[in-house]
Amino acid sequence: MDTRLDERKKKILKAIIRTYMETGEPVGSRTISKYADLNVSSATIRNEMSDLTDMGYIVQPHTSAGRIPSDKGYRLYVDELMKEKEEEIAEIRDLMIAQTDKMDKILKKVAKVLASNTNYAAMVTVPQYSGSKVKFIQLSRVNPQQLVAVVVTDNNVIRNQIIELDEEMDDETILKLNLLLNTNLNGVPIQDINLGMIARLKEQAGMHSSVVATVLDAVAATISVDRDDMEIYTSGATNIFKYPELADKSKASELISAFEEKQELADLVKEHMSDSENTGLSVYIGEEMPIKTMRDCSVVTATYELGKGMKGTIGIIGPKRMDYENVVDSLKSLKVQLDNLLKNKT
Amino acid sequence: MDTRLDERKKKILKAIIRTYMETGEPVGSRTISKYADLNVSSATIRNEMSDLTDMGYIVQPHTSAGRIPSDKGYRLYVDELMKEKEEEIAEIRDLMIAQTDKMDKILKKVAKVLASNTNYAAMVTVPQYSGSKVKFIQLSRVNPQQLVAVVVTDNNVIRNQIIELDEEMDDETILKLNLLLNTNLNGVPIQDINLGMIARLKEQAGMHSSVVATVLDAVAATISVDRDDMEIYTSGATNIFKYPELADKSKASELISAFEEKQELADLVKEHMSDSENTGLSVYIGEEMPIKTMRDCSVVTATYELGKGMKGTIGIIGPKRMDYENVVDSLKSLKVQLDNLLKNKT
DNA sequence: GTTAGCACTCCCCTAATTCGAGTGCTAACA
DNA sequence: TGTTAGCACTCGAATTAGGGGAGTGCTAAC
Repeated sequence: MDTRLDERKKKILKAIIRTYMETGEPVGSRTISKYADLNVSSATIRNEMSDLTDMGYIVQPHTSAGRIPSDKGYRLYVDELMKEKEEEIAEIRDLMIAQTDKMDKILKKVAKVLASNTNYAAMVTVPQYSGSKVKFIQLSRVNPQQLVAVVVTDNNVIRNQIIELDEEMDDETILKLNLLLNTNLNGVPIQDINLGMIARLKEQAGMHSSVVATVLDAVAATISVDRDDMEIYTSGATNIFKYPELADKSKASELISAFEEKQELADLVKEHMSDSENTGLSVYIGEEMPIKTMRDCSVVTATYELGKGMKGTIGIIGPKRMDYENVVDSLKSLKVQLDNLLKNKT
Repeated sequence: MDTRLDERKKKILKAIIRTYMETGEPVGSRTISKYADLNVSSATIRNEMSDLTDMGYIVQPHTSAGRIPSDKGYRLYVDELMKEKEEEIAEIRDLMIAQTDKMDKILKKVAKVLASNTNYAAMVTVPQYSGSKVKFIQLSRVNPQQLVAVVVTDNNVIRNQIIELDEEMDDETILKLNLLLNTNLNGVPIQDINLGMIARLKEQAGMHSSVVATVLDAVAATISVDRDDMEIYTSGATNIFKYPELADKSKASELISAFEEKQELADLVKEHMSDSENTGLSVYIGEEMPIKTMRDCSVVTATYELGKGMKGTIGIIGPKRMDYENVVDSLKSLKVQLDNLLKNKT
């Protein structure tokens, strides 16, 4: 049997998927035969559908029910779709501006907008500072027993920490440390700052005082990004109740838990970001999904990139009969939304 | 009719509530008659239950079903309970330490612990800095066009912001501003820092340069707490699926949405914190609840207070047949959990 | 290759039935 | 007067039975 699909089979598959998306119910041959640009009778459709079932693109929940698309069917549909839409998404990557100050609020808003636009659940990760560099470091004395360390990176992210001292530190030492830190760390990408580097700094400091060591360690901790603690904002988790096939209690409960916990989502995103050089769109359908509790869903993720190597991910989680086209369009409209959001700030 | 309850009626009511908490199903006279320290037949119980129904402490979902406690019944039960337990909670207030650095993580954990201990949904608000004072302010130049403002309060909360400048600012001006800020704002409670004060500072600065004005405004913004943006961490929202009376789709969806959005929760907490001088426990039962979507629930909130006037709220949201005793105990055990958490950090 | 026709399948919906927990009432008893 | 046993009655929940109908697969004709 030819594994290749002729034009008509494709059209029929597309019609099945589209109809199923709308109704959420198995679609029969008669429904499809009425489809606009397909002037054949239901019997013909039945024959074709039988073929499509054999090839695995659609399945029958039970004899004498209509057909619903299989994961494989969705996959074909999405792949065809992507061909047309891929380039449109490319723009999203470059549109976000590093206004990291109120970033969390903006991202929360983004998640909300996405969720309400699409009627699916949405998630947005805080961009990871991959490749950003140290621009400015300063230690200041708050009181005799406390320093505050402030680090600014070249994408204007501020990190800081209070350092409690066991013994006092004189002004001269602080000055010296500031100089040392700035001359050695300025312009250094933060992921290059590791224990070895800190050890070398300690040596250069030429002092064996434990206070200095403490301070340097604290500074290192301040700078270094805890890779595990990826923040994720979600919204619209309850949208899943709109899709009966996801909304039964046990499934819904698991799904929403997964959303609430975010840990698994974070893992997914991490994998997605590291696994491929892919900065565009990915779609996980059903069994392709690494998160078990989401095997009944589809997930569309898009990587975005702010200036200077900050990467984040936007994702939509919905039922397999997700309206993939609409999702893609929403990601586009998101661009507009973001533009507005960022414009409304100084 | 006497509105007062005799000892036996109380016992029966208590038994009904306890049994209903466990099973979640209307409880009948026979069940209660088997209750340990109550040696009467089911017929007698029926008579008493009939009385209790008339008095409004319990209701019958339909004729020939058992009885379930009414809001009024729960209220009585809780009030009785509180008498015994009130003092035990008082301790919680003073137990949290202002380790505000990793505060968000701790609070997230707290929410999680509470949720899993109680099997209800939990929420924790970030403490509001009411009454904390400015301890340290510093402006530093990051590059010719950028300053970074760092403010430390006396409970070691750091706030900071990058200030973009239209024109350069010389070192001398920065030094002058730092001096001005510290001499004028040190020790001042942050809620006292308002526009008038900033205006006076601008005057004192003795310069009419718009740059100075910009910087001062930015500093003010950095310091001032946006009262509306109360952060709330929630956990265990999906626990509501464990209680059939809350788990039907529309209710569950609304409830979880309310949890996700947090806005209404924030309003509730705000009201609760301002409305009374009450720093202990409050319990909202059913119709007493200001949030409409939560009218089928009960909510237990407790205010905690960190050193130096930072107040936050912990809350448990569950079904009306919530195990109030257990919740109270959990709040106690929370104290231990927190102690450990805080000890494990330097 | 397409189509009409037809028997057959199997889920879904509704109605009817049964089942049983629980009540309210009455009458008898201490 | 309060307590208890007994009993008829009620009403929701669970079960069963039976159309109804959408949809299929197959066959035969075009």
